[in-house]
This record gives sequence, C-alpha cells and structure tokens, in this order.
Amino acid sequence: MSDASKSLNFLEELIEADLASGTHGGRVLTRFPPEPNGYLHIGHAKSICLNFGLGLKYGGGTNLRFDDTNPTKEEQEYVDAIEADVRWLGFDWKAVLFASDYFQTMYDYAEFLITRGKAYVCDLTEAEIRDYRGNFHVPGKDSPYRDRPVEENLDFFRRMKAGEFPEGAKVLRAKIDMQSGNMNLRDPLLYRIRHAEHHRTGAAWCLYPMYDYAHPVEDALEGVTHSICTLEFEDHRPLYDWVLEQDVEEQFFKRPLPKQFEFARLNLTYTVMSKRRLLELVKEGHVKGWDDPRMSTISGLRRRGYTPAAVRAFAEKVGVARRAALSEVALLEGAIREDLEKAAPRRMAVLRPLKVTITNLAEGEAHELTLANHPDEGFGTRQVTFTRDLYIERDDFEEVPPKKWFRLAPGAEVRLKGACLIRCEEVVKDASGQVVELRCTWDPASLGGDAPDGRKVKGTLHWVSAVHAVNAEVRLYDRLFTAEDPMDTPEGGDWRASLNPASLEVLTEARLEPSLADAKPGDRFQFERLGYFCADPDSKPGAPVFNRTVALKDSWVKAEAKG
RNA sequence: UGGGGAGUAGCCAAGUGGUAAGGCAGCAGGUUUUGAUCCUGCGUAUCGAGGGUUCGAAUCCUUCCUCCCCAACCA
Repeated sequence: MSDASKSLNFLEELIEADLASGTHGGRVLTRFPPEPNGYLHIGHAKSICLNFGLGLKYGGGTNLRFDDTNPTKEEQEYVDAIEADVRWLGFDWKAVLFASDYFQTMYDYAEFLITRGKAYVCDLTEAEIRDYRGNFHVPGKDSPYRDRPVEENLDFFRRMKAGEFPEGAKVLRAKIDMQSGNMNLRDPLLYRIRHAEHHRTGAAWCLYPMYDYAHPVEDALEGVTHSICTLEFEDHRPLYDWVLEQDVEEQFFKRPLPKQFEFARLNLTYTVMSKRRLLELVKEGHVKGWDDPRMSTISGLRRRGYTPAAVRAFAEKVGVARRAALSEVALLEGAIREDLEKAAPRRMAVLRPLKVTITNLAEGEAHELTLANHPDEGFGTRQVTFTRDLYIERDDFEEVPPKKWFRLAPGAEVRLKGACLIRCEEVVKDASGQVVELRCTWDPASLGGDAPDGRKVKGTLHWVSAVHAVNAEVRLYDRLFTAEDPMDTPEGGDWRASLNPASLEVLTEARLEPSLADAKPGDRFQFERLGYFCADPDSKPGAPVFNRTVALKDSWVKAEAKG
C-alpha cells in the first residue's frame, strides 16, 4: 500500500522528525484509547487505522487502552465489542490495557501533587464551581479552599478515598490559574467521588480520576511516544503537559514524556457520527440496533457487508489533516466496490420477479449451463439450469421503451446471461392492466449466448429458472438521512427531521439461483447487474436473507434522467 | 468580549520561496455475454481577500474576512 512516491501526512512527518532527532530513542508507541461506553463507528475506524497504522509502519506497535474512568457509563459488553471490532479491522495490539490498571499509581501521584502544593481539595458545590470558573469573557475567581494547607488536603483526600463523603461533597482540583484564557487551566478537576460499582475494579474505589488527569498519566506509564487524538482536545494539551511536568524529580514518569498531537475527526455526508446520536437512533427505534446495516458503526458496516480491507482503504484515501472536513460517503462506497469487484463471486438473483415463459421450449426440457463465477477465471464455474419457466427483473421490461433501451420490450430481443437470445412475442396482463407474464421464444442456435449468424443484441439480462430458484428476502438500504449534514439544522430544527423514511426497503419475493440457497451469514456476492450483497445472520438454510451492501454504478439511470 | 485552531477545484488532500501531486465524484469516448469492471482523454483551482517583501510567494510579513473547538464532578 505504501508507495514511495506517496507524500507523508503531517503525523508521519512529525514521527520521522522525532526518529531522525532521536527524541524517543528511535522508539514509536501509539495507543487507541476508547471509552467502553458505546460501539465504535467509522470515525473510530479512521483513528484505529491511523494509530495502528503508525505503530505498524514505524515498528513500535499500538496499545489498545480502555479509558474506563467513569464507572457510571462503562460496561464489559462494550469492552468485548470494541476488541472484536479492532480485530475485525485487522489490527493486533501490543497490549490490552485499562485506565483502571493505573488507579493506584494515579492516586499516589495525586497525593504527590497535593504534597507539592499543586492540588487541593475543594468543597464548592458543582454549581459554585461552575460559577467561580467564570466564562469566556469573565476570568474565574479563586476557590475559598484553594489555599487549604497541605496536611488538610492530604487528610481530606484520604478520607475521600475511604468513602467518608457523599458524591459531590468534595473534589480534588489542580492549582493552576483561575485567570487563564484557556478554561481547561482554571483549576481543573482531577478527581470526583462516585459511589459506583466499576466494571473491573468493583467497589475497590469510590474516587475516580478525570480524563484530563488520567490520560497523560496512562500514556506516560505505558511509554507512549505519540498520543494522537482529535482536534477538540487541542486546548487540553497544556493541561496534558502540566500534569506530567509536575513530576520534576522524575519519580513517576520516565523521560522523554509523551506528546499529544491532534488531527481532524472524520465526518461523513448523510450520516451522524457521535456515540450519543447513534445511541439515540437505537433507543428511539429509528434503526434496529447498533449493528443495523444503516448505522455508521463498525458492526453495522460489517453486517452491511463491508470488508475490513475496504474500511482500511477508505481510511487511507480520506487522509489525515488538521482541518475540519466533511467527506463524501461516495468515497466509502467506492472503496467497497473496488474491493468486492475483485473479490466477490458473481451470482444471478432476481429481486422483483416477472414471469417469462419460453413458448418454443418443451415443458420439462432443461439445459444445464456452465457460468463463470467471475470475470477472473480463477474463480471457477457453476451450473445453472435453463428451462421453459423463468423470472427476469421487472425493471428489465418496458412496454413502451424509452430511447436507447437495451432491455426487453415487445418484439425486442435480448440475451439471457450465459444462456441464449430470447425475443418477447406477447405481453400478458391481469385484469388491472398489470404485466404479469412475458411470452417469449428462444433461438436454440444461440445457446451459450451468441447467435451464429452474427446478429448482435445490446442487452444482457440476469434471470433464474422458476422451478429451481430459491425464494429469499433481500433488504435494500439507502442513506439514513436525506441531508448531507444532518446536524446542520435550521434554527431550532431537530436532526431527526432529515431521517430518510425510505432508508430500508424489504423485498420478500426475490428469487435466487440455487447455489445461493445455503449462503452463510457474511458470505458476499455480486448479484449480476445489481450490486454487492451479503448474507445476513437472519438467514436460515434454504431461506437466505441478503443485505445489499452497495449497488453497482449505473450509468443508465443517469442517461435515462437526461432523457 | 477571552483562549485555541483552520482556510488549495464539487469532496478529501499534497505542497515547507522557484513557478499548483494524487484520490474520489463528474464529463466524453473505446472495449465488454454485468448499461459493471477495464482502458483513454477531459479541470484556466482569482491557492479565503487586500497590501507588502522578493528577480520570483500557496509558501515570508501585514491587515481583514469566514469557519471550527472550548464555559460536564463526560471522554
């Protein structure tokens, strides 16, 4: 994948500069630090590919570290799902670690900060703290507890740990600068009391560290060299550095200290990308679950039929930079088409069946045909049966064909893929005028696909034999939102307003060629002329359910639209 | 009336003073038993705007404009 001519992104440049100057002794260690409070989405996939990619490229590896510092939100279920998603994407971590692994060290370092007069126990209420903090235009004012003596701070902090105080009664704060223009430096909270069961440490602690304190400590303890996060943490960088730099005698952290770098998070058109919004979609029933194929979650993409390689290729194509960007889903769709074009075996499937009778073929007469599984002969062949009763796609027939119509129409001749040429002789309608059957004749001389007399047909249709076909459910997905940026709502608007009511269409009458009868969940195919499809976990032997991953590009719809 | 960032074609994104890579999308044509794939060709990008420095500026200086992030005991 790495082409010598390919330019480096800014993080690779930074790392190579550090490597050249020997800043970290030639070492590179990155980390991917999810909070186990939800499922990973395509935005996380970008971060995973970035962090693990860098770890791989520069030989140092990457830690998977769960930032489990808030027991009220985190669960083991999410830990398991996140590990599975990272593995599915194809990455291997150097170690699986947890912020909770460091709770004792973090506590010890906090006592150290207190001892050095760098942190204090504050008794202000939550509302008071907010009030004292000021705002963008008004500087904060010092807490009345700011100059509490060291011994008193230590005593209170230990008693906080011992569980003597209720939640909210006291917090530990860094003593930095209540006047700072950077709100993060106005004596940020380091610890808060939570009498809650933690998914890993149980009831061992009732004191939990805040992200801004925990994160740099974790990175330093693990020897992370480049701590890569998204742009919104930019203003937190001075605090990240402050926390580590208080260790002046280097008792806690080895040098050099890790450094934080920020990149722009991924945004995709026609979708939402925050855990909170995704959770709302699930809870409010707009989708069927975290792994609904319309979701931008990794589990959703997987169920939709995306391959890990396609997601990785997408992450590579979208690039890394520091400017907030909104990437087009078309890039993601292009990535999966590109991968599946090479990898997916071809099959014939009729989504909306229209009956075709070959009138000059005897009842019971059958021709066994051999079809290639892929343009690449290495994929081998399979047998299908051509009989008198067939189904073709309803969309492939027009009673009054538009200009440049290559498909079937009264009197028109087309090729049935891998079979023969047929001509439409008669259109049968029901009482309501609906076309219910096409009576056609075939040219026996064209068996195999071409007419010996050299006459050409422009259209080739996919088809299945009625008696041999297996019935299936096929789910067609469209974008979940109709707005490019659902979050960019007009004044007072709700992002849900642009939810696409037609994002899912379930087809229950699809007919598939028999080789698809026992498709296993996760099996991917190209249904000729339609798109790429993936067998859903809802499939049963003999009763497959397919999800459309992405449709094939279709220049006919454009030509038709233009007239 | 604070602090921190960012502005290069429809969307991403290289470029780090020497005269604007690449990908995606789009358009046109060719091949084709998938209107797919594949192949070929196609973009005057006022490099956010003005001013300046320089033989030479997307790159340096300056003024201005626009957009994003920050006021959880979330991460």
